[in-house]
Amino acid sequence: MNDTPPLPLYQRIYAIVRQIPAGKVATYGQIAKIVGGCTPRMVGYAMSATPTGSDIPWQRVINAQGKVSPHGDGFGTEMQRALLMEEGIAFDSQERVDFDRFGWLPD
DNA sequence: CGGCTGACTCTGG
DNA sequence: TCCAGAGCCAGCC
Repeated sequence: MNDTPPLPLYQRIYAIVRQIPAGKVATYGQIAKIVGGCTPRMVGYAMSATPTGSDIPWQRVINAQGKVSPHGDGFGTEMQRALLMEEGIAFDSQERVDFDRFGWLPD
């Protein structure tokens, strides 16, 4: 159904991330799979292009390891973890998120 | 128009 | 369970 839309790939990725409800988290691979035709890297790169303050909950996007990806120096990573906690996401001693509880399941 | 950069994932040991 | 290396594509200057 999602055939190649006239919108840029990044725009498409942003649309998917935006569909993530609060209190849930999705992986780059999951997003890439939903978008289709793009690799997990593209999703991560697209996120990097997303400025903080946008309507895009990039914070709810984490890696397949269930952990937040190490951004530049790691400062943004801490903020992301804090934001997820505000959403209601819980981290274990390994700073990992349980997809079984917070994993976003697209309709 | 050409080249560089970048928030990942997978497999093997 | 942790560490390492390789593959991939689009956007931007």
